[in-house]
Amino acid sequence: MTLSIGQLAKASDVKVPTIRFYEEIGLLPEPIRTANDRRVYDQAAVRRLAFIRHARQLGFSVEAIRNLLDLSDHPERPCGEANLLAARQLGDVEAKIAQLETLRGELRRMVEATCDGRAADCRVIEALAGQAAA
Amino acid sequence: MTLSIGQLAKASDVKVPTIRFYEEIGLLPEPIRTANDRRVYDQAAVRRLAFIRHARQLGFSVEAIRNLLDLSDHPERPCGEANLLAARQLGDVEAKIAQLETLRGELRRMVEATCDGRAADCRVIEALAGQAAA
DNA sequence: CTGCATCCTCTAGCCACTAGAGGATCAAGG
DNA sequence: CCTTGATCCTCTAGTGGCTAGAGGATGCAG
Repeated sequence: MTLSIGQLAKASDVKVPTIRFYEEIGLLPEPIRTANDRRVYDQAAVRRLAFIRHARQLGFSVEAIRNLLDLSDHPERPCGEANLLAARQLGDVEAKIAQLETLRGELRRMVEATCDGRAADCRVIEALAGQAAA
Repeated sequence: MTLSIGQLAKASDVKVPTIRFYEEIGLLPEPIRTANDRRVYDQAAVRRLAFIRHARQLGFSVEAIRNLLDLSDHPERPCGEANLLAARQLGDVEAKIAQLETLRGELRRMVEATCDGRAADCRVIEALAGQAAA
């Protein structure tokens, strides 16, 4: 069962131009073509694209995904690197959450102080204008 | 007390090329120049840049900041828009946090399942390869 | 056989910067 | 006075991860 690029796009929930883009940057191998130059994919492509999509959703960079794919293409290699990448990614995510929670606090204060007056008295603007490093 | 662009950069903790960039996109007004074409800033520029920097740190887009600056430039206008922008930003941040928390859970599972074997058995890769929408 | 969906390539655009080339000018030390 | 090194200027191009659109060829359904 082979698929056109459009079918692959539907099957994997990745847009057609994005698939071509992934091919261009080497995340997806160049597929075979029909006589009329149309790309033809197989189930392996579906799996690989699902892998990429999932990793992207988890916030892995394309570079990290390249490494992970490389690993999964060479199953005989030790997987220490994959563990490392995942741990690093987890650290990044935790840092990002912490940072966003700080921002949330500040934004909440701004929003709670909602005023109905003029910009001159607006707490939101005041909060932003205030000597920053609060 | 006037400042060169480099001094403004230090005073506001915004890099020199970024200041020029903000000028180019109209967030900062074009400053006066010396006879030799060097930009000269005043304290108002420091305040405006602090405003921008703070808002950027809070994740406001340049477009949103443009609106906020516009409001603070016209203090007689009602500040409903500022409230709206802040509320929207808060919503965005909260959504982002929720999403990242989901990712964190998944990454934690991946990291906890660390294996010492080969990539073939690696849980990290398995977790990413698995039929995505877990 | 007609018409519209899908495919192809290619270029350009998005956001918010960052980096570097290539050159002019300034301030301090010898 | 002269040199050295920091800073300034403009301009172009690159980053990441796509997205949009032009302009044209092909496939498939009614």
